[in-house]
Amino acid sequence: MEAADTRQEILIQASRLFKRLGYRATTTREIAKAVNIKQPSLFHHFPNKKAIVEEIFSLSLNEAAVRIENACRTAGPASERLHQYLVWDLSTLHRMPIAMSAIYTGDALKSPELAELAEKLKTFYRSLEDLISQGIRSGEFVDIDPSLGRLMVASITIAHLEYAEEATIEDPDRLAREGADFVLRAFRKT
Amino acid sequence: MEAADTRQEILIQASRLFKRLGYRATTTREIAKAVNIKQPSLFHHFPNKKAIVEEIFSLSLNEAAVRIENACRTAGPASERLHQYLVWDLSTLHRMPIAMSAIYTGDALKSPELAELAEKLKTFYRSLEDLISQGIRSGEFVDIDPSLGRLMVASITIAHLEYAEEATIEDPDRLAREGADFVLRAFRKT
DNA sequence: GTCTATAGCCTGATAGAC
DNA sequence: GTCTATCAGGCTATAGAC
Repeated sequence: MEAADTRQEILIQASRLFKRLGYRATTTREIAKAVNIKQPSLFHHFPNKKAIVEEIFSLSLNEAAVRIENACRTAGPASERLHQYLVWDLSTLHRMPIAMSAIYTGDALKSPELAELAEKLKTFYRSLEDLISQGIRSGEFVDIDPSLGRLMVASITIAHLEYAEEATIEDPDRLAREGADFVLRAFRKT
Repeated sequence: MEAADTRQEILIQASRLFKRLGYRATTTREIAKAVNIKQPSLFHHFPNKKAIVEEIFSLSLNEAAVRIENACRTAGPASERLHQYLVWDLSTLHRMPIAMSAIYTGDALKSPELAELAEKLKTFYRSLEDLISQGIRSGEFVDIDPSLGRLMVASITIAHLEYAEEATIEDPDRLAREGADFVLRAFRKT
């Protein structure tokens, strides 16, 4: 097994465990066991446990942050831009081997040693709230507190990812479209 | 401080910590510190850490399980019964001193020692899925996989509770109604 | 009913052989 | 690059004084 492969496998298995058990409760022994190596071998690939979760967060968040910012600045109806972003986000997440939803949920970001990551996520959330506000101002969306709206979008995304993990998905793009439709129905004025 | 008060305070503080950090990652020292007693004093009120989480789950789930079952068996449109249930659920949860959402989310139920509780929750979820199926069959709801629909309802409930914890809520009933409306818009055919 | 002290186990991380 | 062996510290839970 090459170093790069082992490293990737650590990220995959750790992300699943972080999602299932939380960051603090996941032990390096559990991660190592899932990767099929002994616990001290992890520290050849990562300096410490924190570095593993930091890399997962970066992989999840970096492209999503760029895309949501672009969606905020593009012309056209906010509802269409939100829908387009969600389709991209869900279909990307459905294909990922790493359980990205560990960012949105979980205890990792509440730990003070990971405050820097929490700040990055807040920036992402601000863009999402901005996009929702645009839709409310234009009369497309119901009058909801944008911060509640943002929580709704994030939690619906998590629900979708949990579903995709358990059920076997034959068409990830169709599922992503249906998820985005679900959110937009909830936000749109009837 | 009387025993009953201390016991209640343990449940309140533990539920908040379980929600924030997860069950496994929350230490008895942290709970004791939040209650303002020393760690071994906890074990005068509860035989072990597991007993604390079990009591929180029972308090949260017992009445909700009865109400969702009734909602399944009542006559009338499924959309109205789901809406009514959600208004009750959200307004009850908004008023609770114990952070009940620790049931829906978190790592506790995945731990094998709490498999019995996980079974109870599954029964609750089956009723919720049943109610959603009724709405799909009657043509009121969009054609969604009921197990995905159930995940959506649960995650939107969690998002609402998280919002209610951070923002100061002036009218919990209105917020509960708005949350139920949000869910129903997402489910109803347009 | 709460405390101090502590047992016994598990944790993240290091040292050094191969 | 992975291993065995191990350390220092944190964990749940118990014992026993007050």
